[in-house]
Amino acid sequence: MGICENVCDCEVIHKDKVAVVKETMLDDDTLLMLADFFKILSDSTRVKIVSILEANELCVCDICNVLNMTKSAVSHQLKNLREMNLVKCRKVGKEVWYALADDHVKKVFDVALEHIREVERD
Amino acid sequence: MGICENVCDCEVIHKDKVAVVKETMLDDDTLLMLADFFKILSDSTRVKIVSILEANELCVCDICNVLNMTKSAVSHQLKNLREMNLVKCRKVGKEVWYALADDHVKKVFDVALEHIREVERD
DNA sequence: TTGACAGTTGAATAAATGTTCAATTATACT
DNA sequence: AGTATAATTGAACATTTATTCAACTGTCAA
Repeated sequence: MGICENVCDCEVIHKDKVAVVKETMLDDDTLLMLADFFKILSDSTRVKIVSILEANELCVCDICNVLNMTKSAVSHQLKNLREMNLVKCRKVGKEVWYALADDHVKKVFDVALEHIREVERD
Repeated sequence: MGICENVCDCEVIHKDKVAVVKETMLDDDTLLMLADFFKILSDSTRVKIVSILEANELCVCDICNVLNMTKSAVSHQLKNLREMNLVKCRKVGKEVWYALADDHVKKVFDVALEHIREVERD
């Protein structure tokens, strides 16, 4: 027991437990990368884009029409998805075709979807 | 082909494809719930809390000490996690013990972690 | 009942973020 | 060259959101 040695405003109640958790927890970098990964899927526009790209390769105009959004708004979000390596694109003439970058995204997406649906049932 | 019938500023380039995608895509409610689910994991403080609760039941002060954060900040985030049913808590005397609500969260978390680590290797 | 402490809460502030708007790039066609 | 169109981009604006601060609740013990 005793006052916390850090900047937090707590006393250390279970000192041993806290020490063990601190030693075994994931490193900060990994946890930040995880948060960033989830952040990219935390916007409904981006989730929609990922969702429809799971089964289709689409150009920007197609995505705009499906989502009923402007090219600018969609393009900004595609840039975010690209920078996080969730989607890839290839240029064909004036069009740019987008697809999911790999299967990991699909896997995370599907597990989350499963979770949502099980929670819905309760 | 032709000008988009909706409010978007695009022409419909691949009309048939767009129609099929619109019909087969997940409904809006589900996609919003997915975004909300990911949103709760998109903050580094909340990711850290989920991460350390995967292996331990901890009281609020313990969490504060591990994360080096104030009780208020942690409590606010615990409330968010509680409201999204990611964590559960039980009161024992003056202390409140927190734990993960179920295994789904752990599953999503671990798949995402796997993804992060595979991306790191490239 | 009084004091101490674990935890919660609402309001305020500061930072992050999504969409719009206007301008720009790149490609195709005449 | 000149025009039209697919797509991108930067800045501005509006909204969301995380932490801080201060006040508060509930429980325990003297």
